[in-house]
Amino acid sequence: MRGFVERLALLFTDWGFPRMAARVLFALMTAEAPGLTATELAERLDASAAAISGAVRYLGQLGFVVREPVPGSRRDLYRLRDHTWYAGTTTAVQFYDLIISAADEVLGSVGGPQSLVGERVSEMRDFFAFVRSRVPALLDEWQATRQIQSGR
Amino acid sequence: MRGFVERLALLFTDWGFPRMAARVLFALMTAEAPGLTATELAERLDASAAAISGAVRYLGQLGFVVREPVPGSRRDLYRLRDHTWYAGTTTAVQFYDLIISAADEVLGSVGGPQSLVGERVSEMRDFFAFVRSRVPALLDEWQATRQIQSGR
DNA sequence: CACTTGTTTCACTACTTTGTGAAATCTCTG
DNA sequence: CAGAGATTTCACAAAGTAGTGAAACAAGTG
Repeated sequence: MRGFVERLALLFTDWGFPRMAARVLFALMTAEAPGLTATELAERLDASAAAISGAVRYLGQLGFVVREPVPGSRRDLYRLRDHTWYAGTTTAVQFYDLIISAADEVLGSVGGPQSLVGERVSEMRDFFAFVRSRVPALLDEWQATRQIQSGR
Repeated sequence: MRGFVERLALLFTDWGFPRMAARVLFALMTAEAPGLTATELAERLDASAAAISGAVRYLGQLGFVVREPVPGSRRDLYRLRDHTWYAGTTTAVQFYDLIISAADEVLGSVGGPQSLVGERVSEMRDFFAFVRSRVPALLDEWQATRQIQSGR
């Protein structure tokens, strides 16, 4: 099981995910409990408290993880957000927006798809804009599938 | 324009793309000519020939770039492949497959979505499988759009 | 078949990233 | 409001990556 964590973490790392953040993500995923404390994460991943701290902050910013202060206790519980992957996709989409706007700027100074450069850049721009535009519908469809499966 | 190259390259770098490869990609994209030689790339990007060599090899493996030996000349021309982004997506999909199969293995030993762990892992698995399954249709749709626009 | 030009390989350097340990900070408990 | 457990911050060490220069290698040209 620990192997699963490392394996998936490695995959995500190749994708630009910080290594420890990826490990924490999958450690939470494979936890029998609903959430884990920073200390528990440190033990399981055999990492320092500091490394965990940085990782959960990162994951929090991306919306993968929520922190839940446990009332009457000093330790906070970190939990995967519901619909983790759904939320993650939403974040990823911002990347597309950045590409699109960068391309738009260039097209402004190059003058549209007349030149070779304009043609290439606008194809890229259009491609990302196209994919990006389809994402919301895709996520909706996914949501719908889920609800049917869970019988609600 | 050089700024555009650096800016987009940086974006892609955040996404796990090797930096020089990203630079080369966008240098080719913003070239007035159909392709560039290794030497030209080195000049424009102000990098060593060695760095260019590694980058174009990488891009070649990913299918972003083709190398065209120029007949009667010692220098090879590197060109962006047509439908660059379309092809790139195809490559990216393999990443999904790896996740899916890793998840499947775990589910085998955890026994489906009965436990908390099983539930989380199978949600992830299903999500990636869902998105992955929609990609081909999405790309088809994109192709269709293109053909209409270019009037063929 | 030597010469010249263009590309690749390889050992090494510089840099960035990752993670640690120790100290500081925070917050609940008594 | 002092004490204890938990988390965060910070300076630094270790590791991994990217890029360079020089040498090897290929391929045209005279």
